[in-house]
Amino acid sequence: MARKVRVRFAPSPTGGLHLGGVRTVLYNYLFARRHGGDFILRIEDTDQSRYVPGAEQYIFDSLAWCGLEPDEGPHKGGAFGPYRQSERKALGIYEKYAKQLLEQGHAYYAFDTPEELDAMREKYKTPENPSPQYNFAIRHKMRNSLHLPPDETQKLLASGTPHTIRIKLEPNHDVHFTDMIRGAVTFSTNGVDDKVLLKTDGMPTYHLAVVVDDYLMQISHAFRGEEWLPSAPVHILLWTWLFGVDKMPHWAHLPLILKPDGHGKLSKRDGDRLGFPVFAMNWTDPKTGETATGFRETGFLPQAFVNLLALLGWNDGTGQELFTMDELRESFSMDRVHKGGAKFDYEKAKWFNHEWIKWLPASSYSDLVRTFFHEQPATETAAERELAEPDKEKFEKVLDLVKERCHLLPDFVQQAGFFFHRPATYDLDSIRPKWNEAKQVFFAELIRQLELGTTWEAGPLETSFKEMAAAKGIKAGELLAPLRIMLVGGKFGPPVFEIAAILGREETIGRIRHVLGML
RNA sequence: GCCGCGUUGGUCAAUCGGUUAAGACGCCUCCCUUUCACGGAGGAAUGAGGGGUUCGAUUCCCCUACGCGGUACCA
Repeated sequence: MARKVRVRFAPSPTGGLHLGGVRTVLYNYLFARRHGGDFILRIEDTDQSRYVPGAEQYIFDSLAWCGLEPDEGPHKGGAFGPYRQSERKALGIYEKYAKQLLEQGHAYYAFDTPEELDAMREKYKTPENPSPQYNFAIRHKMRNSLHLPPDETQKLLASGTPHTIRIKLEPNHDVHFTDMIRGAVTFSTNGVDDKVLLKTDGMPTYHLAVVVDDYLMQISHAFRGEEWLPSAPVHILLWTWLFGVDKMPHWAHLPLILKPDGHGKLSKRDGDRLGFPVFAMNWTDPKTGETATGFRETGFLPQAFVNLLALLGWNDGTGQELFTMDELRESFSMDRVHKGGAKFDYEKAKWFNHEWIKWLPASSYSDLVRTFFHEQPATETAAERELAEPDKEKFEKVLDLVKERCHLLPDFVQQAGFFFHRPATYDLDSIRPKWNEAKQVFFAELIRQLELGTTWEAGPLETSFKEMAAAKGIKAGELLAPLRIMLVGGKFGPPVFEIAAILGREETIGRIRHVLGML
């Protein structure tokens, strides 16, 4: 019987969560949901020096925003806690397994100081081998329990000499494993060094912690970025020695998300440089005070963000690009994830957002849009206030009317702002060249007619406007442009009579009169 | 340097030996629209190079080139 699917996302709380991280979460989450499994969040805070306060909370918030909340985790609890590795370390969990490895002869004590390690790398560095490794070839030249006399080792340990525990890799041994995305993969132990398993401070390194915790938390599938592929043999070996490969999770190494230009992994810096967000939400580094903008604050809908991330390295083979979370849960499969990395394309990302804005009813994101409407001109009269603070229904009606013009949520400010306050500027230069006495008279009469009219709807408004133009012998087209600029301020926006209909009689007349006075 | 993983238009990509090599983004043209968009119809643009295997290779194998990742008491 197949065991229950359990997957985990295991970030270290060192900063904001970027695109690649969220996508890893997403693939984990989708896989879990697809197979009726559990999605676990585990915090890998084993590096004290890189710990950033607030980063953990930021991760929770980001996942919540994306709708990718874990079933188990530090805040959620669960039967396999604690879910922070620092807390697990305090329980002696990792030390126990490090000792087991020591007894099995698969690990050893190493007393080398950081300075000694540097010296070693310097000493053995050659043009052919620019980065010498602490491995079978040189470990017998270092200070470790492998070649120190047993009593010397005991003495060092007894005196509390700082030490690490390293894995002992035998040379010329091929490690094979299957990757769900790449198929059969082979590494020779010759290429990897004797990784530190337990650090001087007693904390495990990633290598030990990931294996121990995946075992203890009964993880069935381990998905992580491609950058982990080279150290996979260490993890496989640890699994075989500690728990047996039959209990080992299935592996999948996800392709990287690359810079849009040039090459290499996408980083926060690329976003700054090229002008697009890289993090899920705004992230302010507590040390430098520097803020990196997030997709949320840039005006992305979480649905669009998830959608575009899902398609960055995966597709269902049908050509479909727009997916709801439910559809993704239904069709996602790891074997359709690509092997090669994908360059991030911000234009395409905005297209996804545009599609989602058009697709969803404004009511589902009007509250979000409101948050972008903060900086409005001061309102004075009661009428202005009423205009500036539309009720929910009117607000959403306006958003639905203009949404096809908006790629990002803040675009609504530009596209719909004139519904809620008079334009700050008018594109009079587009009117003046063709402005004349006849038009002046037309609009003056238009005002009178609008004041008398009984109905106030787009259709009748347009009909009477055109009839009036015909009666005056003026082409409607010559009058439409000025009218639009009077109401909107510029040459953009929905059909002008629909705007007038929403603006209302009083405001429409007011704006015409206002601009008329300027001409 | 070494080890590993990759390589279809500018970008995301379909294809699981036989296709006029899909589709999407972006770009260009036209239509619709007396604005801006949406929408619609077109267009330019792709198998890194070289060897094999095969009746037939984008597809399978090898080599080369290129890219990326790793080579930490970081994850």
